[in-house]
Amino acid sequence: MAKAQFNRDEVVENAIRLFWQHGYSASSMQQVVKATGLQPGSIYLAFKNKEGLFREALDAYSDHSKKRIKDALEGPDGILKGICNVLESMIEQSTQAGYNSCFLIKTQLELAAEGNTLHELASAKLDEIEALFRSYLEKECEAELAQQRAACIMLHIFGMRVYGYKPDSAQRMRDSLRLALPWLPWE
Amino acid sequence: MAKAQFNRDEVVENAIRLFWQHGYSASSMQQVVKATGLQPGSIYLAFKNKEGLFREALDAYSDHSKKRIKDALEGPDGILKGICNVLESMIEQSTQAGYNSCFLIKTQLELAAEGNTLHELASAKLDEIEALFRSYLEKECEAELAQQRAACIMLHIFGMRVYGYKPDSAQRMRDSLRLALPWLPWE
DNA sequence: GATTTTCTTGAATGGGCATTCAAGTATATT
DNA sequence: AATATACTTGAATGCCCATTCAAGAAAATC
Repeated sequence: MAKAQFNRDEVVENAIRLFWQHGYSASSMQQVVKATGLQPGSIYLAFKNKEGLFREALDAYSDHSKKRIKDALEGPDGILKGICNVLESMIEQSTQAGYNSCFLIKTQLELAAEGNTLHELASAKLDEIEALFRSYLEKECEAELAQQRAACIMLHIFGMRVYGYKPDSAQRMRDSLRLALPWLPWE
Repeated sequence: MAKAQFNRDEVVENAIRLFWQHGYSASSMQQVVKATGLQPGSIYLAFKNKEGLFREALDAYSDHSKKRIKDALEGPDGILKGICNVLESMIEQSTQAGYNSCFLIKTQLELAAEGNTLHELASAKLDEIEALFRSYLEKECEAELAQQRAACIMLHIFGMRVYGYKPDSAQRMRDSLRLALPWLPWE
């Protein structure tokens, strides 16, 4: 084989950072070359094209998100308190410099033109996250209630991912969550 | 003067439709030429450049939105029921073919890179809408509570503008709103 | 009716875009 | 050592981008 191969995971992580910040259209392949350290030919051999790399970045981001949620809900605090922890960590993220919302949500809104496969991929990934919440909630309550509560959580996550751009919004989001999701153990 | 001038409002409306659907980066000036019927020279004389036209489109969209909210809250049903009507009409929008979220929210997410003036413009417009809700709510309750409730409404609007892409989400959003905003007269 | 002003026209410009590919290089195989 | 395989290199390609501007045409002014 040729000179030591590049680290695929590392490249995808760098692509996530770039695409997450600037979006699909505003990220040029020249920026991708800079961000990943790869040459055009290597990128196109490994990922086929810009869309292929973007798709893989979206996949990896979604996997990370799902893992973080699973870890929280399976943690020592239990499922319901775990949900509180997930929501609170999203609020904290929004207070940090360079806050960038959620890669999946940004993609869904940017590429919403009908039939766009990247839009549909992002939607599917968000659905998977909702299903994750639902499956855990079904251990705590009946199926129909679990489904409604999972939808309500997603609705609030989406809201926070946009409202988080507003300065000093953290406390107001905390208050809203406590009122809107009284069935969670906020204490 | 020269041959009959173009209708500025009409041009801006067409620009709104294009930018709202495809976003800033993915809308080319050639598409703008097609959508508005103007020639490049006329566009650049009237709006300076792509950003100038986009800014004016954002302004006009924001004005429409604020007017629709004002009309609803000053309507015969009263302020609180008027808020219910606004939220319900957003749910109905999301069920229609070609649903496109909200132009202000899409812009805020797409152009979130630090210091982007269009991102800041969109944020300011969304703030104005929150202030609108707050000013009306202050007629119904004390100032601090009005502020918290206005924030909560915005959080839910943002959430619905994203969750609305999910098929068959309307009923679930209705249920979530009734649980999360029990101080509104849903009846 | 001549001149100035105001707006429109649309081809031209240069730059940046996604993508390609012939050539190069290091490892594996024989 | 020779050959084949696997990967990297980076300049080159053609297309599309935002923007410009000289030329033209209609109204306003004189």
